[in-house]
This record gives sequence, C-alpha cells and structure tokens, in this order.
Amino acid sequence: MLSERRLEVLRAIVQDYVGTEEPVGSKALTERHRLGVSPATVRNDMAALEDEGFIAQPHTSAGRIPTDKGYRLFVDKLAGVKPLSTPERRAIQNFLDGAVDLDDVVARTVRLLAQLTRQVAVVQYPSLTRSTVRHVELLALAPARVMLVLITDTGRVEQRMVDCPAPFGETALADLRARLNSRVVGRRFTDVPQLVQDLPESFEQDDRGTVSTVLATLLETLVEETEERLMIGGTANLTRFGHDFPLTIRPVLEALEEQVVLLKLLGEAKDSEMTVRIGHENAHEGLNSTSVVAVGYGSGDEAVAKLGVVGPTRMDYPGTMGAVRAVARYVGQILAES
Amino acid sequence: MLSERRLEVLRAIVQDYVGTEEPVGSKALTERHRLGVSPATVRNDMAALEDEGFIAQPHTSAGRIPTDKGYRLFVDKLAGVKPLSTPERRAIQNFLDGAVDLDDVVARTVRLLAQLTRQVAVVQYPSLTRSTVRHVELLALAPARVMLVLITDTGRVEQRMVDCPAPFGETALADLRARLNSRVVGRRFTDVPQLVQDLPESFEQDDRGTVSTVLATLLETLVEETEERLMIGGTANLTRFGHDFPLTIRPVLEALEEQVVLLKLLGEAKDSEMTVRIGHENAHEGLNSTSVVAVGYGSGDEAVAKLGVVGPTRMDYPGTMGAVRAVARYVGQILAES
DNA sequence: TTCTGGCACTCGTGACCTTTGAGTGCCAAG
DNA sequence: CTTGGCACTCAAAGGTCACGAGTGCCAGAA
Repeated sequence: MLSERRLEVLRAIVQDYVGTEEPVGSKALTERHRLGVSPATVRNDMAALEDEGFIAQPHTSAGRIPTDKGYRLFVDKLAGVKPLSTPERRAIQNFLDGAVDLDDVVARTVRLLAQLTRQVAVVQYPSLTRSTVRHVELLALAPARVMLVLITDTGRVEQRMVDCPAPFGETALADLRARLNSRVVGRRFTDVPQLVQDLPESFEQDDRGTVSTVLATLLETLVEETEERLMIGGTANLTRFGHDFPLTIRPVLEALEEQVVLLKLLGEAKDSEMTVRIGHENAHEGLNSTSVVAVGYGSGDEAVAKLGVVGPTRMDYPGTMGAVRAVARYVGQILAES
Repeated sequence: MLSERRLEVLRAIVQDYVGTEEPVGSKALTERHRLGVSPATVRNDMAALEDEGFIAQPHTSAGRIPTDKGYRLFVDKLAGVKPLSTPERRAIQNFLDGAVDLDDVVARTVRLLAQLTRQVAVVQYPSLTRSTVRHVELLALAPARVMLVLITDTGRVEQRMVDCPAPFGETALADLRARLNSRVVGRRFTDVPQLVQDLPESFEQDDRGTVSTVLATLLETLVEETEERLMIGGTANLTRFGHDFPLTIRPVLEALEEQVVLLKLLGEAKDSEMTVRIGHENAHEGLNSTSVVAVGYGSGDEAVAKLGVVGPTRMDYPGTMGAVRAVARYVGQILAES
C-alpha cells in the first residue's frame, strides 16, 4: 500500500492544484509544504502515485494533476468536512428565515448554496413520495366541473381540474370531501390508493361515475407529482470552470437543462449521508468533468428531498461539503418549523 | 438620405455577417449577392454607411460589421418577419397540445422557443394583474388556522396559510367563503379591495378579527403575486455566442439569474406588438451585447404576459421574430381553450 | 533500504519575426 | 456616378528560438 508520506504528497498535490489550477511539480510542492524531504524524493513518490493511477501528467514534462481516482482517495481518506464559520452559519440562518413559502425556501436555498460554494446549486423540491396528505379539497366550479386541490404536509399544493361524466350535487360533493378526508388525511401517499378503493361503492348509482373520476384524478396526481421538481442556480459560476471551457461548459449546461438527468443524479445519492460523485463516476457523459456533492434533507429524521452542487472535479471538496451539509441542516430546520 | 442601393448593401452585410460571423468585405459581398455593381462602388457605399454609423470596422483593414444602429435599421426597415413553415407550425401545436397544466404549458413553451430559435428563451407566467378571480376557497386546517386558496381564470393557483387571532367556526367559515365568492368571483384583482372592504362589519363581533385577517391575507396575495414569475431555458445555446465568450457569457448568465432584471426587460416591451431591443438599447449592462425579442401573449385580445428570447445582437432577426410570434399565438390559443 | 544531489533530457510557453492576403482608401479614367 | 488600378494596412498564421519548470535515472550517502 501507499506509505503515509505518499498520501501526504497526494493531499498536497490536490490542495495546490485546486488552488492554482495549474499542474504542480515536485519542487513547488516541497517549497509550499513542509514535507521534510527533498524534491527528488517527492519525485519518486509521484512516480509511484502515477503508477497507481492517482495522478497524471498532462504532457511529458509538466507537473502532475490529480485523476478522478486521486480525488476519490482524497475525499475518502484525506479530507475532512470543513465546518463553516460562525458568521457564515448565522448568515445562512438569517437568509433562510426570511422565506415566506415553500417556493421561497427552495429559491433562497439555491441562491445561498450557489453563493457559498461559488458553484452551480441544485435543490430538489420536497418529495411527495414520503409525504402525507394534509388536506384534500374539492371545489365545484361548474355543475360538472370540479377542482381538486391536494395539500401536503410539506406545504406543497397541487391542483387538478376534473371534468365529471355527470352533474354532481353540492351535497354529494361535500359528502365525498368529508369521507375522502377522513380516510386519507395524515396518511402517506403510497397508502392512499387502497384506502379509497371502495369509496365509489358507498355512493348512489348516479354519482359513482363522478366519484371514480375524481378519485382517479387524485391517484393520478399522486403518481404524477411524485416526479420531483427542482430548481437550479448559480450557472454563472460555470464561467470559472477553466480556460478551455467552451467545450466543457456546453454539455454541462445541457445536462443542467435536462431535469430528468439531474433528478437521476440526485436520486443516485444515498439518502442519509453526503454523496460525492467525481468525474467519470457520473453516469451522464456531459458531467464527466464535473463532481457532484449531494445530500438529503428533510424536516424530520427522514430525508424528503436532496440538494447539492455541481462543480469542476477540481473543487474545494472539504469546503463544498461543509457548505452543502450546513445548508441542508438549516433547510431541514426551516421545514420542520413551518 | 441613404439611397436604395445603400440600404440593399446594408441588408447584405447584415445577412452575411449573421451567417458567417465574420466581418464582410466589399469583394465577398459582390460575389454572394447580385448587387449589379463592382466592389469599388460597394466600397464607397460602405464608407457612407460607416459615416452614418450603421456599420463599423473591427480593425482598420478588415471587413465591416453592423453596429447596433445598423441592426436597428435592418429590423425596422429592411427585414420582414419570416413566417414559419407549415411543418414547424404543426410541430408547435402538437407539442403545446400535450400540456397538462399551466406549469406544463410554460415549461413546454420555453423548450419550444429555445429549440426553434436556438437561443435563450424566457417565458413569463400569465400575469395576475389583469386576471379575474375564478374562486376563493377557505379550508380549516385547525381551529385557528385557515388555508386560503386563490384560483385565477388563467389557471393559476396560489395558497396562503392564515393564523387567526381567534378560533373560527366551520359555519362562520362557510359563510365567509360564500359571501366572499359571491362578491369577487369574475372580478378583476384590482377591483377586489373595495369589493370586500365592508365585509368584516357584517360578521359578529367575535369573528371580525379573523375575517379581517383572512381578507388582509387575500389582498396581500393579490399584490404579492402580481410580481411575476418566469421560466428560462436554452441557456446551453449561449455557448454559440462567439469565440471570445468567457467574457461575454458571464454577465449574460448573471443577468438571466436575476429574475428582476428579466421581468423589467420584458416589462419594457410593448404589450401589443413585438418589441426588439438591440445591444445597448437594453438598459442592463450585462445584456449590452445581446438582443431581446419579446411579445405579449394572452388568451384573449389582451396580453396577460410576455415571452421572448435573448440572443446575440448578431442573430437571425426575421427568423427569430417569426418563431417568437408564432409561439406566442399558439400559447394564446392553448390558454384560451383551457 | 531509503533518501538525496546531480545531470541530461523533454517539451510546452512565450517572445519575436516574417509572410500572407483580405480588405481598405484614393484617384484618374470611363 | 461607376469602375479598375494601385499602394497601403494590419490581423492572423506560421516559423524559429531561448527559456525554464519539470522529469527520470543513477550513484553515493545515511
């Protein structure tokens, strides 16, 4: 295995490269870090690290840059998570506390993350999958037209228009509303289908069609809206990517526009702990030169959604991870309060 | 004034420059267009055009490129709006017809515009300013907690939580709901405040506080949500901006992230007709090298919101304007149907 | 065995020069 | 007013060259 010092050399290389954006050589390393050995020794170590695939040379006579594998080792073994400073924490809390509704919380979170990490931020809306129903409302807009409003415990509201096969009386509607709510309020989305399945039978023949239609729409909403939405921000930070970035930035922007791609990306992250995907570890090609740092957040113990940042593989991992973790925590608190 | 032929030369310059992205010289012009005169003549015309400020030379011995003023003349006098082809129109309609709700309409419109124009698309959500109230719903979530749901004729739904000063009975709530709706349904937002102002008086002493609170929240929602929201897409098209674009793209991305800026931008456009703002005509500095093509759209005769694209000043104006106009029309149709 | 200093070698970078050619302005003649 | 001719300009492209950071390897010291 790699000796202690070689790991130290790798750490130094990553740190320097992240700072300078330039390949780092043996001499510069010994000057900037107290490794206690000569450049020649470092050269040997570097050769070994290169053999193992942790670093690489852009061209024969240049310094080394970390490979994806090198960053991986750095993140796993060499880097901690750098906690934010107290003023930073305070700023986060103040900024998030000003939010007025769910949309606003998400919007503020995106801005915050982008600003703190100086990278592209991605925040998923709290998921409906694990949510419970807070209320279902039915409004008669016309004799045969009902609006269905679904309110979740995460504060999200979804509405659907329902065209009924037959006119539906106000009393029947109130009846349906009452029974529906008594069955599903407080229950999880996933449980709703079986909870309402026998509901039409208890209505009069004439109304059954309409009841079924309404219920069908409700179930549809539950399924459909389990597809997550998300918000991104800080794309201007992409310009800090690199010098050659016309080629780099394009596929990233494209990937960011594909919500499906991003959702999959976040979905791959583990629920509980912070996940870092480096370069080619990302399935999507356009993101092969980026790293994704993501973590779940939620009002309680359970994560209801995820958030994270997308940046160049050459990023300040400890700092980024610290910011992501901190923001996730505070957002969780805010959600729990509301 | 400028002779007929000189205008023709300007048109040719704009067209060639938009196509090739390279300064265009007198010789190339005569070869690619049948102007019926020699390069020398064209040179004289170009000198005149340059004197008037319609074109400029990047460096002393290069071809000419149009100035903002040149584009302006081109758009005003020389260019028509290029209608879309029938297949294109059909594609638009098919794509938009698939939308399931307002969010979806807007999302699809953005994608469509971005794809058609290969530029950055901006679509404003239908405004609440000119909207009318379709329905107001009040839900008792807890004894002293009411959810207010506002449904507009444009299909938008806004909700607010209201914490009441005192518990509020279900009957009083139903009463308020009924009276409120009978007064405001079908009315314009701007008319609502005076329509409800004497409502608290007709309630019992105990409930007046709550009624006032609910009404205050309603009015607040009306005002607050008159702030428009918008959706942007096609940012990946920014990479087609130019060769030097690290410097160009940055401020544009930043401007695009500032919703306020964009809203102001769209707001400046006239309601009825298509507006083209070229380069420095845009107040925001970051957009000084871009042009904005915007137009209002709406379900009826009145425009309820605007949409448009942001692209380099060097853009295909006739084509872009055609696409923007067509999309706006079809979106209007879709909104009218729903 | 590990570290170190020395040394020859590599090769991308930047400075500097030259060439090339598209494009220009001007002028005198058609 | 148009045209062909002509001298001039200048960015872009290509070539040469010295520089220097960085490397690998080796022999000797620790």
